[in-house]
Amino acid sequence: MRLDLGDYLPYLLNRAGTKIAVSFTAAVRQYGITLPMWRVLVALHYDEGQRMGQLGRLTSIDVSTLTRIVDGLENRELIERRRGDGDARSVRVHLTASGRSLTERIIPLAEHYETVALSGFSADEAALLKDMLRRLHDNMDELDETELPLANTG
Amino acid sequence: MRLDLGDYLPYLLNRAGTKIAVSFTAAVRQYGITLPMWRVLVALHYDEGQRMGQLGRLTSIDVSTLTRIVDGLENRELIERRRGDGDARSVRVHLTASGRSLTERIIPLAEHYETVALSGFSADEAALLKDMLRRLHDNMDELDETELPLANTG
DNA sequence: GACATATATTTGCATTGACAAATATTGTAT
DNA sequence: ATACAATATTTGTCAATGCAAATATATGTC
Repeated sequence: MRLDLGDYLPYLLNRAGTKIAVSFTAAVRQYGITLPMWRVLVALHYDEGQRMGQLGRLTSIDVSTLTRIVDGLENRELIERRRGDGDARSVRVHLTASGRSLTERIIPLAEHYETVALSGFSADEAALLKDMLRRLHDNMDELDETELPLANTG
Repeated sequence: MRLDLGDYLPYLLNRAGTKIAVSFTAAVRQYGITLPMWRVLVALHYDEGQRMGQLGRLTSIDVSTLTRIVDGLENRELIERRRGDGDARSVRVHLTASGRSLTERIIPLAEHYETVALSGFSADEAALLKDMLRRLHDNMDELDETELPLANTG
């Protein structure tokens, strides 16, 4: 009764993801930001003016962690918080001009990494892989909603 | 010039990986261990007596972090370090009987998560996905060996 | 065999991260 | 209007993380 790591999906997923993340962390470092910061910037570039909760879900970052990342980006004037949009509890996060500019300088690098990761993949294969990753995510989403798992204490 | 997150591989990869990781973290917590601890245990169960360096590479955990995770597991007597195997610099990490037993109690749960993640996938699709993830990892490996990337300061 | 270089692991230290509690605001029921 | 639950964000606190330096051993050179 042994788990074959080399054929175990969560392992392969984590391994591939970590590999890209470590590599890209080194790359964005040259622009003076961390990987989580990059994720926030590109998520805002993709969808401007999100609220903290949305942004946390989109980036897979816990909101309490996100608060501090946003603090850091705000201190560097790459983004700004805007309060009071009907609901005064919420905050809208916006890119500043320089935040937008920095993000757009990094995007080509990000695309390059994707290209490298997918080298040897046909366009069809790449599309298929992405689709499967979306299905994976959706499957786990459903799990969260139903099966809140409990230990087998027996 | 905008990066479409919903079709950007590193994003999809991170999102799917994080989702499984968060969910499984909650699950193993009931057994009194963290996700990184689980990764170490299952990596040892898969290949007993690894050295720190190997184990770090296999689990995608930095060795300095790994040292402390191994400390924690050793304190709970789930694993043990054995020194001096020809090369006295190195350490071999072994599961104890109770470490093995704990790991084997969790393996079915781990397999369940994989099954859930892959629900709706045919066996062929699942095999294809895993194969693609291996190719992805190998592609990034080659990048590390060649392209040590520098900022475009221009 | 002493000396420089390489490899394996651990430790120091500052940063990051996550859970839980606190704060602020909104919506709802009475 | 008041009280109570729900939602959005931030803060407190402490453990986890990762880089760089330190330590220990091994290997190669002269």
